[in-house]
Amino acid sequence: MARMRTKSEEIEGRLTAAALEVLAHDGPHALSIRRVATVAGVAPMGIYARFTSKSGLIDHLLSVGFSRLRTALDVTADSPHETLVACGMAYRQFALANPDLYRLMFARSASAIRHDMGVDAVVEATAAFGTLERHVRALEESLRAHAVPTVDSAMLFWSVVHGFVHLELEDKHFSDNRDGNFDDLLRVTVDGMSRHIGERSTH
Amino acid sequence: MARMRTKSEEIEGRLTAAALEVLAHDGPHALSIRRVATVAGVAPMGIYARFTSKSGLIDHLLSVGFSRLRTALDVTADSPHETLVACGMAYRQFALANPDLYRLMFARSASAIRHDMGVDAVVEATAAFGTLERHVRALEESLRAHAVPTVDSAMLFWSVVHGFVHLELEDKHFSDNRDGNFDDLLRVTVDGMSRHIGERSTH
DNA sequence: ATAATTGTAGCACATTGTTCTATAATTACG
DNA sequence: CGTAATTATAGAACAATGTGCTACAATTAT
Repeated sequence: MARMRTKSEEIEGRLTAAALEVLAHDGPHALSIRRVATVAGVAPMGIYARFTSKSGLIDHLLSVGFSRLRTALDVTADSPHETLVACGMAYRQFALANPDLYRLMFARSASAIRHDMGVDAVVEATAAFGTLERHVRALEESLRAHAVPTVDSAMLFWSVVHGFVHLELEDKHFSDNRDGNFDDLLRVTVDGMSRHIGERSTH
Repeated sequence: MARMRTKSEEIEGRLTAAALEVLAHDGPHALSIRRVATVAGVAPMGIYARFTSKSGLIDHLLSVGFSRLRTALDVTADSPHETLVACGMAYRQFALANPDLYRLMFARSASAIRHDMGVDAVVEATAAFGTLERHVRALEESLRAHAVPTVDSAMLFWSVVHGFVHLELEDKHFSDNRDGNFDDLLRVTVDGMSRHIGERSTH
């Protein structure tokens, strides 16, 4: 029986797809070198050849995750205000649709592996954040007000949305009616941001 | 050389203290059965006798963590508004002072161990949340308005504060001036909450 | 003081990330 | 196209991990 060998150019794609599948289907604890390699139909060593280590593979998953998040956040609505709200909705949908991936993207360690983000992942995460900044800038311009640095307002928005979604994913949401709560959260936040952006400097 | 044996009543306390110390000092990857046992001066099997498994030990750490968080959040200031702001500040201080413990409290898995929260941890987490609710209720009463369920407003506040702090801990805070940003976040949030609480029902 | 409980030491097993080897299949080049 | 360089594969191996078992001894309870 002849030994099969995966075509070189296929390896990275198959490993990435397999890792995402294992993560989504069986959770982070199932994301082992041998398991991913088996699902990908590739030898375990292939992971080391392509990604150096398990951390390297995970880092690549983070890149893919943030890239997809950026795409998901690239929405448009009738007004800058509504666009920000729609962006928040899209953010939550992404997280709920990819819970384990989202957790991985925002946790320093799943499994015993420490995975500080590598360069690629940081670039993708920054790009995703850039989409938020773009939406916030549109709001600023519609208000003709810039009392607050764009990056600060964007961080505020990100904090709010991430906080809600993360607590929801971690089963730390103590109220039912999560959809309604998220609506309220977005409304209060975007309203508050608008007001804050329009304020005269307070110091 | 006579074999030493830890007094029974000391075991749980020593293991807990050792685990917290290892976690704070060397991070979650160092939190192994053998390591904790060694630092505690206890046999590895002692962990299984007291906590059933590693998950049991971690669950106990979560209980302790949420208990401490509740204590930290039990602050008072001149007004309900200021008390909520002070509570947010105290929340962030707790997280920054205990980063790895905080991460553990809000992540389903560190190390390969899945640790859904056990009963004790849920009770403590609920109690900590109850402190938030108490502060929110005081705000409602000072406003003589109850347009929004208390639990929903408390969840909003928790989402906001947790989101900021968590992104900060995970190195996902893209702005410098974090202290200032957190101030603004709290101000915008508590103002927005107050307005929201005072609103006439919109449906 | 005697008996029951329970912590201890040590071995053992499966699973994990990682590395090394020889081998064979693919890829690149002349 | 045929030869040479690359590189994927299988399998063994190692250390560290969580977990379980056993014989034994120290503490606790009666």
